[in-house]
Amino acid sequence: MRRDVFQAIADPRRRAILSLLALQTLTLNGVAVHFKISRPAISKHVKILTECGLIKIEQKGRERFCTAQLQKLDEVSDWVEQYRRFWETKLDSLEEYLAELQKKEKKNDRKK
Amino acid sequence: MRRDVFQAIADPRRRAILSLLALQTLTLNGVAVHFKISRPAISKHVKILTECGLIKIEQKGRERFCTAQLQKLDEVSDWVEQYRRFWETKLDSLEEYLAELQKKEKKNDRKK
DNA sequence: TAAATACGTAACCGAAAAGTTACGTATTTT
DNA sequence: AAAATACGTAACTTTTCGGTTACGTATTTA
Repeated sequence: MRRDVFQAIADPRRRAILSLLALQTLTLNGVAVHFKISRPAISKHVKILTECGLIKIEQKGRERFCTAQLQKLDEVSDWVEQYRRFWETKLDSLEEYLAELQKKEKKNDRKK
Repeated sequence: MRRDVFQAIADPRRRAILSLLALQTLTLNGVAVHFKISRPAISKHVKILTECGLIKIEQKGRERFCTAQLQKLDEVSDWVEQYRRFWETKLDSLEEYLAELQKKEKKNDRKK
């Protein structure tokens, strides 16, 4: 039962669930109606996402509200970003270099 | 046989292989000596990484040199970055916002 | 209070993942 | 030419994954 963020986002359905919950908190059934698989299957996916901290659950009566905790994705971001210099420094065209530069600036703008 | 980047980096051993190859090109055996699992096992991991574009292989005689193709990680980066605003500029809930505010006020109270 | 609802979970299943050993083959070394 | 090396791959095993159905339970609605 390896439950890290990398393994959690490996499944396309779990990524889809996250993209739903990024926009709004939903009950478990609220999530389930967007998929053709059964509710227990969704329940399992949500459990996995919860166990690795990508989702937070709040119980209200018989309902369970799922909220995305996307700051957990920082772990993935950090891992990827440590390699960025390895692929950004070797570019095969000036165009790509400039495009990459602009992208970087936008990213920095967002960060601060 | 789902071979996308997300699934490829889900395995911790494959991430370790990538971090080795980020620094230097290695033959398959050159990779294998860093792990306690068997060479065929490494061979399989390398195959998976190659199939999803994270590694490039160059055969020279009986040796196969593996080079990381880290620009493929852009797919992961892009996916994560689309959610950054959700955790950096937006708060998860009004409750958390207010709690954060109170915390800050208490801190100020203590200072004066 | 009875029925409907919103779940969790257990039991089960097939497929895929991750490992092993055994063996084949091309290339290099001696 | 023979031995050693650097692999790939097939066959097999064990776990894990992702799904299902069936059922139990607490809460809400009628």
